[in-house]
Amino acid sequence: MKRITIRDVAREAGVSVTLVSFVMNAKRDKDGKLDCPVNAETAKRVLKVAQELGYKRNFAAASLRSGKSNTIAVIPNDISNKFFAGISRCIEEMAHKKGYTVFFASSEENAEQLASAIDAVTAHNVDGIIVAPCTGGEEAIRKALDAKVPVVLLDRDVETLQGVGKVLLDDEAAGRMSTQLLLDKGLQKVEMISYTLGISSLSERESGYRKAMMDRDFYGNAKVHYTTYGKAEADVEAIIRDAMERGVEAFFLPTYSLSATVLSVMKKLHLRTPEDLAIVGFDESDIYSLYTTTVTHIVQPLRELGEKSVEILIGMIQGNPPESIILKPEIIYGGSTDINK
Amino acid sequence: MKRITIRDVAREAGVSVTLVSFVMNAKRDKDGKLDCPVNAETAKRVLKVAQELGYKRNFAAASLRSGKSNTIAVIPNDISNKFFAGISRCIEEMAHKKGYTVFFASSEENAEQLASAIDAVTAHNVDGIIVAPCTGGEEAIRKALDAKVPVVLLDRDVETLQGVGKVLLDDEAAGRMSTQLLLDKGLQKVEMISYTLGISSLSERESGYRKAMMDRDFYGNAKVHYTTYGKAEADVEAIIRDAMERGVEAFFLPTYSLSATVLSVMKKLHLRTPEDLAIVGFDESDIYSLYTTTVTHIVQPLRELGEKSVEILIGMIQGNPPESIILKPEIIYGGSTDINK
DNA sequence: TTGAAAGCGTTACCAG
DNA sequence: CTGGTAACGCTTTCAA
Repeated sequence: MKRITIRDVAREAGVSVTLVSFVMNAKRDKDGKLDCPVNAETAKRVLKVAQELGYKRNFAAASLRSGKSNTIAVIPNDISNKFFAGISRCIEEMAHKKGYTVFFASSEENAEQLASAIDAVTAHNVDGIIVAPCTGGEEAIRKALDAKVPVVLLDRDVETLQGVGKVLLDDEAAGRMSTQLLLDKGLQKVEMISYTLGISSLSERESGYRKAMMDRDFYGNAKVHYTTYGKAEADVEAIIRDAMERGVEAFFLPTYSLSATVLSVMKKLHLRTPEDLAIVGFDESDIYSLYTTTVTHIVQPLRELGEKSVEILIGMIQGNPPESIILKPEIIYGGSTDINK
Repeated sequence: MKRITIRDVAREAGVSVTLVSFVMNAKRDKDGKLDCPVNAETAKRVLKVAQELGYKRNFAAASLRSGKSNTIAVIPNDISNKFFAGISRCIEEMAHKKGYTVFFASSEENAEQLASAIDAVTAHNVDGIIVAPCTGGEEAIRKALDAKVPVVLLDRDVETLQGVGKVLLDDEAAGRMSTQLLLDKGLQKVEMISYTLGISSLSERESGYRKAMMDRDFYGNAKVHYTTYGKAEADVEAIIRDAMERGVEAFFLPTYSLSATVLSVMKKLHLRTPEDLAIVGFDESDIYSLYTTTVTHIVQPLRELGEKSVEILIGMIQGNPPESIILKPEIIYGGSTDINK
């Protein structure tokens, strides 16, 4: 089962390897015509022979020679996270459609791992990288940029990074919308729980929350609690117990995991929503429709986030300047905010 | 920012490129010694220079020459599916640890896409493939095998495929355990809802269900309903309405999506578990702990599934014979089966 | 223990 | 429009 090379095709078709290379790389324009300086007849013959012989381009060779590999890398913090799993799928789909194959590597929210992942994929000559940067990941990303590998930041911004593409959610709007919805219901004591991750998406959501509180002159009531991924369950329980005593009426939860944790704690403490505590959660999950009371939540346009990041990255690979795009969140109403005070 | 090659390192270290190549490929044995025919001093110097110059191996060149790429491909049916997302993460982790970078491509439960994904990754000279085969995917997998690319089947078996590694769940045991648990509670009218996907995992789970029903002489009550991914919501509602009229006492749901759908329908119809209907679900999800009543469910050893598949695949890449391994499921008790009749 | 040199399959360059 | 040929950076004989 010897591998068929471009040379075999050339010999069989009675042309030079150059011709074959031209034909194999030619993209069809809208008329279905190959846009390359090759006689249409010849091209057709080459294509036919290649087909018959079962020729497959050896990307390693092409990559070695041309520096392009037709691969991109996607580096989320954790692929098992529902949000990134959904996006990754869209990214893969779109990339495949554009002729790219995609590498995946998780950073696990860890700068060292991110650096190691970037090292690995750049050693494989990826043409571009889509990354959700974790705290401290800036340096690793800069190294990729130095090596002239285009980078698109997904979901999280790093303002000090120049020359990168960006596909972000309007996180401030998400925070603002959620908070306003709660305030519109006549609730006044609205608080928030967040992580100490130091990533832009969380701080922007917080900023939206704060601004909404300020706009309605409830800034005195604004309070943001912080926890960490590992300790969330315990911390949240303490936060909620305390909140109930202080008469807090609602919480805005800026991530899915926090939303799930809060629901879990509320269930444990036999607290009902919205009577005891109104809730606005984040991201999509079956939970929001299956919980005792359905839950109001922010949804991100996953498909658009994924597709746009691929489009922008491929644009950059082809020499276009980096683009930034900020997408709007949506809010899905549920019973957890169905209250009027 | 020219790329540092092996030649630069050689020149700088005052040795030949051969030496550098030897050193860069040498694996350290347990003593931390490099197992290559190179003077220890020289090796150390080479390593130091490489470090200083920031040398990174160009995998494209290495791959072209050696035929090995240090990449593997993972092709689940859908990466956004929670089960595969969890596994993928473990696979990536383990592969990275072993020095492999991983390609991802979804088959979308579609044989053509699977073939196209396999084509794409083999063109990139992947050293091996981990795949969850969809119906009709056999031919595509066989092509990979013909091209001498080692393949590990994950989650789903294809019995007619020779020479592949396998990492499967003991699906029959899962079906049996779930059913027995329900029967042990004194329930007799236990039914099952499944998909018409034609994949081994589902048929094995069904077989386990049937055997358990037979063992207890309730085979007359055994009934399996079928639906498809797209129509599940409507079908399940009809199935459950009908089941309630017929006095069905329990359902075994062999996938997460079916479990979620059933819970959703039950909520809609104001049916309680376990009073109206006892339930055993599948796979992990926050839903099972957050639903009004907690839900008994089967959990698969994700980490082990992921790690084993990488280990077996890399073994095969190194020339070991294909291994098969069948892992045991666990059952987590919840309120949805907390009943005695 | 070391080094020279021959490719691996493509693409890029230059000539016709 | 077409073809010859030199790289790309590495691994792999083979010889010293």
